[in-house]
Amino acid sequence: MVRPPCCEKVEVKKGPWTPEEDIILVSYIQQHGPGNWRSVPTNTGLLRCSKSCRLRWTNYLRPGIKRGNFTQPEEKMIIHLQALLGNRWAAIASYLPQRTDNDIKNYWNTHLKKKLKMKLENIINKDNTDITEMSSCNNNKRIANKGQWEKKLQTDINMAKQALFQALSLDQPPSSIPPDLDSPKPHHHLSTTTYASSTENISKLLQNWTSSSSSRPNTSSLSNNRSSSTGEGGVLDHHSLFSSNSESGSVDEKLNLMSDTSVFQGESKPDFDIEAATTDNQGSLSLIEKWLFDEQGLVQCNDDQEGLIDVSLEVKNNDNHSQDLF
DNA sequence: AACCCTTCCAACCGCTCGTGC
DNA sequence: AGCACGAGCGGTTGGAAGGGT
Repeated sequence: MVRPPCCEKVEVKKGPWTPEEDIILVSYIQQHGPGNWRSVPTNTGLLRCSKSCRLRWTNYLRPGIKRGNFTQPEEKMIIHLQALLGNRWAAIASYLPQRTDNDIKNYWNTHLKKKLKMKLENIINKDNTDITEMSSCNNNKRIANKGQWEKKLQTDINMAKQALFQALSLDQPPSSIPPDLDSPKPHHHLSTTTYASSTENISKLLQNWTSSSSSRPNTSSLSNNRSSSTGEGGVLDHHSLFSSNSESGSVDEKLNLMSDTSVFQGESKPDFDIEAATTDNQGSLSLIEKWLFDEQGLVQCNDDQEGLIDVSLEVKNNDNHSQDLF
């Protein structure tokens, strides 16, 4: 069924929001609470469509939003969750309540993809070197089995790599070694345009309201209503993903889910046996896992990161599949 | 200074899902 | 069951800003 646009009527303003519009919207939400977006433009006189109002609120005006550069723990959390959940940004955002799904999505597309691509290149190159060395060593010992052994080993490695790429949703195997993964260049227009700072001010205006309003809607639920409709908020996506280890084929389903939501969408997917890969990919995947959690890993850093939910522990407690995946 | 290219992100668009009738 | 509608999600885009020549 073809639906008319939500804002076909009258002249609807598009483009960047002005501080005046923000104030009007914030004032209205202060009085009525978020929701019933359809009525917001009518009641406020804003020449914006309901979707635009909702987006403006959820992405910028609602209290508790953290703007600016992502911290390293946040970064690793996103990478980890993206591998687990795919491009389900709202579900991912539910683990970082201070960040919006839009922010996370943008950050993934503009920063993390590149970073991971580079990091993986490092790992793969190292992996290939190891394989070559192992192969030559093996030749001396098992000449009779050489052909079969090498073939199987290479197949296993290839499958493991493919699984890794798919799990991390990379476009394709990269071809250059990264300079420095852990020292991202500062964002060149940082997070604060002239107007961004005024939205911060608007958010500050809301602080009294939020602190005094116990019935304030859950901020994470704002961006995860859909997930919660199938369970318990965004977390459910996670739980459901890992709560069925007794089901036959569950690992395959989960990996397929990840591949379905990955950047392989619309591209020719790698031709490999994913079931076999799940049993063979531990080596390469564990390297990424190690990178994700060592040094300033999530578990340690969560203590310092307000609003960062400890997904890693949750995963480990919930199911062994996460272990299987990595 | 002027132009071009790249990067980034706020906002939009199209689609799906959930709900009520 | 089928339709209409509101809400939310993820992909995409427009344009501003920075960097290079």
